[in-house]
Parts: sequence; C-alpha cells; structure tokens
Amino acid sequence: MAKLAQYILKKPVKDIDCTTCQNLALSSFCTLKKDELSNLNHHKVTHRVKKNQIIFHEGDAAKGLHCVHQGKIKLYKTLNDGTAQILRIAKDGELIGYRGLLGDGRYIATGVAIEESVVCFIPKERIFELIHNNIKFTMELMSRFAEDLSMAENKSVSFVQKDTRARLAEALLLLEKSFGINANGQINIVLTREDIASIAGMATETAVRVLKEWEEEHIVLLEKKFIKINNANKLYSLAKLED
Amino acid sequence: MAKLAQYILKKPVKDIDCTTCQNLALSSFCTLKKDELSNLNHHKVTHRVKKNQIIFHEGDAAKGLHCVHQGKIKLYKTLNDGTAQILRIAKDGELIGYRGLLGDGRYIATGVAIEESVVCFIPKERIFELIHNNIKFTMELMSRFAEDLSMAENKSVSFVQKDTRARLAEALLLLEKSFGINANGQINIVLTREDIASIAGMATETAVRVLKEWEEEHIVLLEKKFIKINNANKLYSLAKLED
DNA sequence: GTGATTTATTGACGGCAGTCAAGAAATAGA
DNA sequence: TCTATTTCTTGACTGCCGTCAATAAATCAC
Repeated sequence: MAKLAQYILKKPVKDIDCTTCQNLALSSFCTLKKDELSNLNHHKVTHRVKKNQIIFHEGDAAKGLHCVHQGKIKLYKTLNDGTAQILRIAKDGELIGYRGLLGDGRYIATGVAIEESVVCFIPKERIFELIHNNIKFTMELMSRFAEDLSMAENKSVSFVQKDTRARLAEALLLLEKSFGINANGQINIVLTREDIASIAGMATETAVRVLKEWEEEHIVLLEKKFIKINNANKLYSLAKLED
Repeated sequence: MAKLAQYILKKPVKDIDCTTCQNLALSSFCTLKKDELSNLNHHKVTHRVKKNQIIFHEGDAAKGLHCVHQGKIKLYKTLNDGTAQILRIAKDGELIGYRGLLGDGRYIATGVAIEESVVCFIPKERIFELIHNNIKFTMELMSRFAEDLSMAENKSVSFVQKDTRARLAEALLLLEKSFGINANGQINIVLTREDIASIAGMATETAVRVLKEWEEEHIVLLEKKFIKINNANKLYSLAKLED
C-alpha cells in the first residue's frame, strides 16, 4: 500500500461558506435553517488534504465530524493481520466520521484522501447542538445511519453468499452509480486494483484476472486506471442483483 | 427449512404493562418519562407468537416497531436464489423492525420467532411522537443504529477476511455473550445447525464438521442442540478477534 | 530525467470449503 | 403412538480462489 501521510497538514482554507456551499443540497445540512448554517460556517474549519493524507484514524477519539467539500475519502478498517478492508468511499457533500459521535466516541474507521481533497471539520459540540434543536437534521442523520446499515448488511450478505465474479460486478455497478461517469463514459473514480479488490472483498490478483476476462468479453473497457462499463446488463446478471 | 406460519395469530395478551415491564431497564424505552410510558402502554398491542411464526416480512410496509417482551426472534434476509442470511437474533427487551420506520418505510428483513415468544407492537405514529418530543429516546435509538452498523461492518469484514473456522468461533462467542449460559454452562439458545451456519456464513455441512472437530478437541461440548464452550481462549484465538 | 518504490500482471499450485448424495437421527403432526 | 418431515451427519468429489513468486509497467521523489 502507498505510504500514508500521517497527519493533517494545517492548511485551513478560508473561502468556503456553508451558507452558499455548492454541496448544500446534497448534504445532511440541507435541513439547517439560515442562522444554523451561518453558525455552522462560523465554527467549521476547512482543510486542504493531499492524496494519501489521513484525516482521522480508527480508534482515535472523535472530536467532531468531517464534511467532504471536494474530493474522495476512503474509509477503511485495519485488521489484526495488517490487511485493510474498505467500508466506503465518500464524495462531495458526504459526512464522514459521524459514527464516532456516538457509542464510545471513537472513530470506527480510518479516513484517507485518495485524491487531493477539501474537507471541513465541525466540532461535535455543534453537531450535538443541532441534534438537540433541529429535529429535521436529527431525522436526516438517522436516515443516513439506516442507509449505511442497509448497505453494510447487503454487503455482508453478498460477501458470504456470492462468488468473486458476482461481488466484483456488484462493486463496479455500485461505483458507477455512486461516482458517475466522465466524458469518456468511464467510472469517475481512480482506484488501484488493490482498492477495487478490497471493496469487492477478494485478492488483488483475482480482481485483475476477472477484469481482464471481462475486457476480453467486452463487458468492460480498461484504460489505465479507468474502467468503462460496456455491458451493464451483463454485469447486473453476473451480480445477481435483482431477479 | 421449517415450515413457517405466515401470519400472526391474533392473540393479544392483556397483562403486560410498559410502566412496570421487567425489560424496561434493558430496552430503549428506559429513556421514557412516566407519562410517555403510560401512553406507550396504552397504544401498544401484545401478541403471543408461536415457534416459526412470522412477525413481519421483508418488503412489507412497516406499520410500527416491535419490542420483544420474551423469546427470541430471528431476523433474516432472503436472497434471489431462496437462501436466507440471518442478520441477528433479538431477545428480551430488544426492538425489532425499527429500520422500517426510516427510508422507504418497509421492513428490510423478515422476523420469525424461533421459540414461543411474546412481542409488543407499537404503531409508528407513537414512535415518531417520541422521537420529536424526547431527545434522549432519539439519541438512544441513534446509538442503536450505530451499534447495529458496527456489528454489520465487523461482520462483513469477518466474512470476507476470515476462514470458516474463525467465523464459526466468532459466532459461538457472540452467541454466548448475547444469550448467556444456562445451568449446565451451555449457550442459552437453541438453534438448528442450518441457523448456526447461516449466522457464521457457511454451508451447514461445514458447520457440522467443524463443530464435531472441536468437540473431539474438547473445545466445545455438544449435547443435542445445546453447545457448551469449554475452551473460550482457544475459540478467541481461532476467531482472531483481538491481537 | 532518473532511480526507487509502488502497482499491475501473469503463471503455477494447492487447499479450503461448497455441493451433491445418501442414510441416520430427531422432531412434529395426526 | 406411529408416520412424515425435518434436521443432522458423513463421505466423496471438485473447483474456486487465495497465496506465492517473478516480472513488467507505472508512478513518485528529488
């Protein structure tokens, strides 16, 4: 795995305003009232993070949550044997680290930027304030949990019941759905083969082999690190998603 | 799989009172005030359900949530190919079906009694009322989600990274922790081998074989459907839980 | 640009665990 | 109780996919 920058370089960014944030509609903060938004804006700190920089560590005390302003943040758990398992990859407008606010107050995963990103930090006191005062926000946050939970459960069912091909097909379709496609029709995210394998829960070599096989069958088109899905229907049936 | 009784027999039970419920301290409702509790009591309906009776179906519109007063309720998802995957087994004092309250308002799993049980139903209107009026209850419910989420994520990591032995060891330890032991030191729950295999994410035959192997090594002691953990340390190391 | 490091690819090999099948044991239903 | 059904157990077989190893390609750091 790539060398990771261990600490956030303190590079606060000044010119981002929550009240006019481009991601507002996408984010959980869309439930906030005007004054709550300006309060949020006043207390948030924006950082520019470089590729491979860690934003928070699994097990660290959670001092607040982070909102991805721009970029992509990989969330993963590390196992005893050193291997990592990717839980999800957050994109613009998404909150990360919010699970650390509950329970034992520690982050349950590590967040690392997989590309240069801009992330806003919001102290947990402000979030608790919002939870207490804004029921819409609370419900929104709860829905977020429920959604994550559904995803996690579906994932664990897939992991245990499906073979590697089905899991990889599912992963590719999910990535396309989540990150969209670029001008060339390719899935709009750059991942290493190792990351793709981790998302789909398999060995890197297996991911490489299956991708190659699918390229030969014109199901996908590979160009450098970009993947284009040529035959989504075929992938759907391989993923055994719906009947 | 056993034949399932498809509908709840309407056998309301009258003599259960939320305000004096034995499970109150264990349940999320411990956050409720006196008047909220009596209101809850007034609106809840208690049912006695028999073994193999379904309480709610995956995909059904959720009309409320259910609180297990006594018994054990298995929650599982059914896949396209008809195989089932157990998500968890709820016991006294636990809420089930609460995920149906958010998102698309449908139950995401099927709940079936694995032993004769008593379950209270609470209409979702009452729950929403509580969420709006009692921040402690809301936070409690959110913590519940967070905990479920952690469990689900740990599970999917286990499923993908660990071999069958580790998963089965983990499952047994979790069952003992969750359901305790009876007078004979056995895990206090009766499950079929098929259920155990489903919880641990493996074929029934594999679960049978590994259990037998462990019995020969005196790690567990099998007696009918009861399992006694003889060597928890060994199971811990097999499960590769902590370092 | 150039060397060092990381990432991707390919092949060979082997074992874990799933599937199928068939019989025994246990449980449920009448 | 007796029969039917379900559940458990065991064996045989197979193949998926993980691991190891070696090289090529790409990327990074300076």
